Amino acid sequence: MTESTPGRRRGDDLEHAIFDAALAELAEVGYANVRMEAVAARAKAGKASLYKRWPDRARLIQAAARYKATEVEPEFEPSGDLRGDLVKVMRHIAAQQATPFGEAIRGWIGELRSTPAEVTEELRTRIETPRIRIFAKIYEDGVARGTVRPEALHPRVVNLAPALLTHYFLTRAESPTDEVVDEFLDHILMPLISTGEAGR
Amino acid sequence: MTESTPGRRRGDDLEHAIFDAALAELAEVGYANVRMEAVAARAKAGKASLYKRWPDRARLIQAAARYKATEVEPEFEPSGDLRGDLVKVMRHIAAQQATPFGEAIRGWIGELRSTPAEVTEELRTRIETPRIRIFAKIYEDGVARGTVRPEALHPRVVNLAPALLTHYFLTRAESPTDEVVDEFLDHILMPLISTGEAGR
DNA sequence: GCATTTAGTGAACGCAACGTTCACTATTGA
DNA sequence: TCAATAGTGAACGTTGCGTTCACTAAATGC
Repeated sequence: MTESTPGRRRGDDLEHAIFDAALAELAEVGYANVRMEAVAARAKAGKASLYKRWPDRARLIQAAARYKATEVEPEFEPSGDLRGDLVKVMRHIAAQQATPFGEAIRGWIGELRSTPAEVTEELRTRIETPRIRIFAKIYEDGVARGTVRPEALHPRVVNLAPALLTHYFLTRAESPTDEVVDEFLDHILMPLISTGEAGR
Repeated sequence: MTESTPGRRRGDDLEHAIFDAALAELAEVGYANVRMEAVAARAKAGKASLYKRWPDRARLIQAAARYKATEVEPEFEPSGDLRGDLVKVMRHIAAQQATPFGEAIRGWIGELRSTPAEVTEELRTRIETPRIRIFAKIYEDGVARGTVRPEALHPRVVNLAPALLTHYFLTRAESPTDEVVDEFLDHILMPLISTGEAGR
């Protein structure tokens, strides 16, 4: 037994507790209103422990989001049902936005201008790149099956679906509903990428 | 003569000076770092004068952006050259993003969660709606000429161009270059909306 | 053209959150 | 068992917010 009643946690144990607290705050009050004191209190930790690990609020939240990100993001294998696959992945992304994770991204946007470029880059490669990879996979599979036009493999096109979802989420306070995802698919994505062949 | 050496400005005269100062700060330090003291100092005004007019920073910046917005946004008349018109309007929007105005939008995003819904709505109708109207006009004109597919008139499609530009601007720290605009057009917009007829 | 009202100034204030420091304490492992 | 390591919690100085107030310049009215 080394857990259960943590008289005083240290190391990763404590760190994870802080992350969880940060994410909970993020969900409750939104990025702009996350206070370090509140995170510390919620995690039952000293403020000094936070500042020992991360230089400021932005970095703490970034780290928390990253922590959450690594434990999510499963591999995805295209099924051959083009539209079905897209629905699945897009809904997954939409759902992810309606979490602390989404709030973290919103905050990141607001501070982009005053944030070190490395943070920006890191977040981009953590969040954007994996998503793009999934869509690339789906489209490549579709091209091989003849359901997707080869032009869909252009980076701007591959990035289109995540861009639509992200834009929607950022400019409203909520992530796209299933209906909105359907509209994106039926009026934009499918007409653009599909060859017209049924697939499956 | 009622201007020139403003011993002490009041009314609109002062208000405009404050707006200009706010926009200048916005451009220089970015939304997150605009300080009321700095705006006041820059406008050579008392801080009390700011708070007499607007309850907080968010509202001041919102007002300043609105002030700037009303003096821009010309009417646009489609020329019949579909791609040419789109290039023109999209570059105009991109250019607008690379100003204090764009920074204001970035800030607005960051605070969406903790901002009164009315502010959100107001900004949306001020910024999003006029843009959508321009694209709707262009597409309607194109449909009439047979260069644009009627499906392009669906709201999600009409909103696509501004969404691409905004998404790009928000997730990088800079607005799309002419090359990026070209890519949006050639790989996404034109293939999606065009009938294939030359136009003109 | 003088007196009154209105509007802006600038300094001071209390407050909240930041980020830091320090004396103290619990945990670890040698 | 004891030294080294890591976390606690309270206190502190700082910054920016939003407010207040005594003072002053401009506008208005008589």
